Amino acid sequence: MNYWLLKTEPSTYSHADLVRDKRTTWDGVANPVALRNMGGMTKGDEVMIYHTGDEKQIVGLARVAGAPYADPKQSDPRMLVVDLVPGPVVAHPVTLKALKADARFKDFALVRLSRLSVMPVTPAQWNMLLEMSKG
DNA sequence: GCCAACGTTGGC
DNA sequence: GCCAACGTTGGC
Repeated sequence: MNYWLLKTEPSTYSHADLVRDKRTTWDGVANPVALRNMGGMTKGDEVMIYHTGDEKQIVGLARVAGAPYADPKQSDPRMLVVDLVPGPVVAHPVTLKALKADARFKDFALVRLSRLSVMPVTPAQWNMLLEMSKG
């Protein structure tokens, strides 16, 4: 069981879209570090979905539905995608502002590497984020 | 709208 | 293979 955070621009694809769709293929990841992270995903891993842009907050959960695989729409085999199924919307979104203000997250990739779209979350971070998301 | 912090591209 | 120039992301 691993934990991850995925970023998305909600006007492109939001957590609400995932809830509506019941399942989606998470594609469009091109950054080598993000792809490397995605390659470490396994079925059943838990995911938090973060909205960029105007929101800048963790809004909901999801789960990895299967092992990552090469994007059939791309000729480059390094371009991976992964299927996700939705989890619940969080009661209280966890904002980037809150994480930046919290010394426990000073080394968290979301804070340190603003352009990284797929990143691991440690169990300790995950538990802290879950607590914060309960308000 | 700006720009910091990246990543990518292409000429050499 | 380097690296200058350019492009992109995403927070501010």
